[in-house]
Amino acid sequence: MPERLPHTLRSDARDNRERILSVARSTFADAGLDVSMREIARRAEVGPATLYRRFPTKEALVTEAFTEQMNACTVAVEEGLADPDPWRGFCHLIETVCALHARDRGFTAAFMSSFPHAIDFTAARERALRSVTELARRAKAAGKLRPDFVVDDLVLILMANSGIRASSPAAAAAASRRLAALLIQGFSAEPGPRPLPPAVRLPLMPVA
Amino acid sequence: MPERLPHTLRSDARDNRERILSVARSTFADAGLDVSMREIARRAEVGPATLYRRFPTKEALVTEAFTEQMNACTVAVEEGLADPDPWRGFCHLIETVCALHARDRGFTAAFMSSFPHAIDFTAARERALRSVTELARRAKAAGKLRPDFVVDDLVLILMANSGIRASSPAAAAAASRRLAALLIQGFSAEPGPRPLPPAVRLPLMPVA
DNA sequence: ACGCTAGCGGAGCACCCCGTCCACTTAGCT
DNA sequence: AGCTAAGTGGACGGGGTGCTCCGCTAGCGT
Repeated sequence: MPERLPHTLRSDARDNRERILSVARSTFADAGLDVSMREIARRAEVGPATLYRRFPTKEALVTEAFTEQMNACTVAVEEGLADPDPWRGFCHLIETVCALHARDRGFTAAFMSSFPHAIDFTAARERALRSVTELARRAKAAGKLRPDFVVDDLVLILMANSGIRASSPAAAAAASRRLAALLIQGFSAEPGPRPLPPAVRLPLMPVA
Repeated sequence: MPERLPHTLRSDARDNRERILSVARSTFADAGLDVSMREIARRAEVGPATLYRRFPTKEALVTEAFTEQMNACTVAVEEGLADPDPWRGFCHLIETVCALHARDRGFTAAFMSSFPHAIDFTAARERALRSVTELARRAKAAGKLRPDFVVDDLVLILMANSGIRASSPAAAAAASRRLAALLIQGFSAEPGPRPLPPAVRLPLMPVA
């Protein structure tokens, strides 16, 4: 009895796990979180039981699938905070995070919704929001950001951004860029209107 | 054989129809369009068959339930167009329509999605969009609206507005007001920032 | 090469949905 | 009061979901 460590997966199991995660990421990305576990199992060419053994609940799968984007999010915040020009940092932050969310419907949903058990997920979000507060403080001090901006407005921005539905990822990204620019413009303390990214045709979607 | 007109419903049937519509309106309003037909039947204290006999498809029910809001929408557009100050009319339009959509999740979904068969619905929408184009033209001519505004931006605004989720209808309305003001600010051609409605605490929702 | 066990996936559970059929009820006219 | 067609809702079949049980397969250490 060789006393294998319980945390070491067998090679085939590890492969399956990776494939499941990869499939989950891409599927959640362009179809949102409403995809059924069975569907993911099907696409990963895995039995439902395997999926459930690896990720006991949908929540676990989602959390695991999106740690990457969550990290990208916090990185964007750090970058914004690190920028010597706080207003440029603020804009960068908004644009990056909006782009991140626009690329990935599922992530937005995951980010917005509070899973009761995904503690580290919500923790990261809280930490990010605190950093944003600091960044906003500096940008206000520099006279570039409206003094009446509050952190909750970031949530408002993210929610607004999450409302975008487009026929292609590219269109969604473009629309998101324009919206982000528009909101930044709205929050700018400086007078004149600055140029916007191009507008996008947003065809209405057939009913889901 | 008294030759009853086929369009006259029996009294009890008419009652049921009204009750169904009323229930559908309120239910769609605060839970979106994803409510099942059965659920609506249950709340209206009616068998599924009755619901389906009166409204052969969910689309029919939705269309019928939201004609009221749709009319309110076109009225808002007309009012905006009628305002002698095109910029004030434009702002009024954006604010009203956003408020209308914020009050009613289901309506937003219905408005955004294109039902293949709800011809009159989409027709009204097209007509409204054309009026908006005219209003925008005037507001631009008055130098109040950015020249790079396009009608598709209204769709963008509506989508953004539809992304708002809040714990209470009041909070949703408040958030929508602030967002609308922000976007109007973004589209303003004039220099200085104008005051915004108060910010809103937007608690994240438990996963749907 | 072999045996042991981690790992597998199909079948099955209980629950939901949709839309339809049909035997019963009841409004409304005479 | 009685008749009849309009109206009703329970029940049904087909399909989906989240999740679990269990007999078979195959990776891995010897």
